[in-house]
Amino acid sequence: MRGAQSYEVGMKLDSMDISATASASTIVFNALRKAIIEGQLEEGEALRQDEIARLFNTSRIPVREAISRLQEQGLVKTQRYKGAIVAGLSPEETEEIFDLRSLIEPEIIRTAVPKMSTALLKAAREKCGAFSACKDPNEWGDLNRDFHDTLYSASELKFFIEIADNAIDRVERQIRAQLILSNGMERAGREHFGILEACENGDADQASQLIKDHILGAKQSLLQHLPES
Amino acid sequence: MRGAQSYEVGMKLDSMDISATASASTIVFNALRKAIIEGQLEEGEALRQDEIARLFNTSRIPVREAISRLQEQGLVKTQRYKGAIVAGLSPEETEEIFDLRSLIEPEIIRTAVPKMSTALLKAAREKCGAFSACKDPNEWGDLNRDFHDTLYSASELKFFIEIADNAIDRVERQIRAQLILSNGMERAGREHFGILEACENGDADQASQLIKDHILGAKQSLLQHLPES
DNA sequence: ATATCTCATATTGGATCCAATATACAACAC
DNA sequence: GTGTTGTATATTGGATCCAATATGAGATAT
Repeated sequence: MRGAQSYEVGMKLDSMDISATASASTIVFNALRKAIIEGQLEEGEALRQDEIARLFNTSRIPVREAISRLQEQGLVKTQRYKGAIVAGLSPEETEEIFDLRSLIEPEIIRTAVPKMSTALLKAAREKCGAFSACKDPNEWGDLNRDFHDTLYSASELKFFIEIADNAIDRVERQIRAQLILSNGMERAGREHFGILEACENGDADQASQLIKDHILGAKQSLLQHLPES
Repeated sequence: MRGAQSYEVGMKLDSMDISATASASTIVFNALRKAIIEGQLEEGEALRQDEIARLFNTSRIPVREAISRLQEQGLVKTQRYKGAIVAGLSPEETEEIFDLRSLIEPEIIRTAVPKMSTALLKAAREKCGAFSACKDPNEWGDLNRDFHDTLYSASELKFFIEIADNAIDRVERQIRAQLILSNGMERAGREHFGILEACENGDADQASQLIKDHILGAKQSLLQHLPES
């Protein structure tokens, strides 16, 4: 369930639940997921089981389980006896994912706003500032997501968040590309402050609407810069 | 991509894409998924790799890949060295899933209505009738889902449908239980005809609203009959 | 009797090996 | 040259084997 946890009584030892330690397949899964959504592995690229197994100093078995899971998440596509390639999205599919996000994430925020503690809002403001202040494009994606995750976590809607996370995973590369576009980063930063302010004011409807605009705005900006359109 | 496909030129042979045939792990995955959502395997029950492998006359490797995928779908929970058990839902979690459905499925129908062909509507009416006429409670779940799937398919929103399908998977057992409740089946049948009629009239807003009511009504009926409340 | 400690067994996680298939390239026929 | 066929290699899918851990029954101490 949760990560490392320490006990108070008797033992002066930082203990942890060993049965919750990561298996090889989980480690490989997380690493591949990260590499895919960050674009280190590019769309269409083949995932060689052998090569990955060597990289992680393990056998192909955990690699195959990791790939099965990635397939179920829609991050790779596999063909029997041919292997797995990094999944890509057509412009229409990208649009659908953003539309899905624009439906779910406003609802998450709406539920989250009345549950936000002052501590959480403070943390969110810091992350928001860190995002706007950051000069390294490589970090923008992480900080952007970190800000959203913080706000969403207050909702305690685990399934909504699960779906939103997967949707974001599938378009994370495009989001990062969009941030780098002219004005992308500047606009995102501005919109983040607006969303945060609505949260601080406890205005759930406003925050919800701003998130929706934020997502649909990113979609528009992205589609306009796509080769096809 | 598509299933079996035949060629016209020269060959008078019904051919099929062999590389698209199911692997052992896929067969096991589908069978386990079916057994879980239909309730043949009940909540909390352990999945023994060895036993399943024997049942399908295969080794544990494909079974493990299948279980990895089920875990990613949220249908089982696994603990390292302890194995997988069929996932269950708390009343709060069940409620969240239904709320998620009530957000997504109305949007699917709204998009689907203007794209429905007369052939599809005819098929939907037949399925609707088959559902209402059916006397065998074991078949109700399948027919219910078949009706919804038919309508949704017209939307061509593959991701929305993917999410909805997973959400339905997670509460399929409860849906089946709800249908058996007093009035459950009768009411579902009645509501289906209403939804269908709205589709036939091309009234997307009406169909969307009726689907929403249909889902939230099922949620209410279910929560009232749950032990906790 | 209760609690703790072995230790045998069951079960999962992972490594290694073999089988089935894809892919690329050479040989060959025309 | 073009197109087909055979063959070698690479790669995936699956089986078998070993290692690590969990579980439960019995032994032992208090």
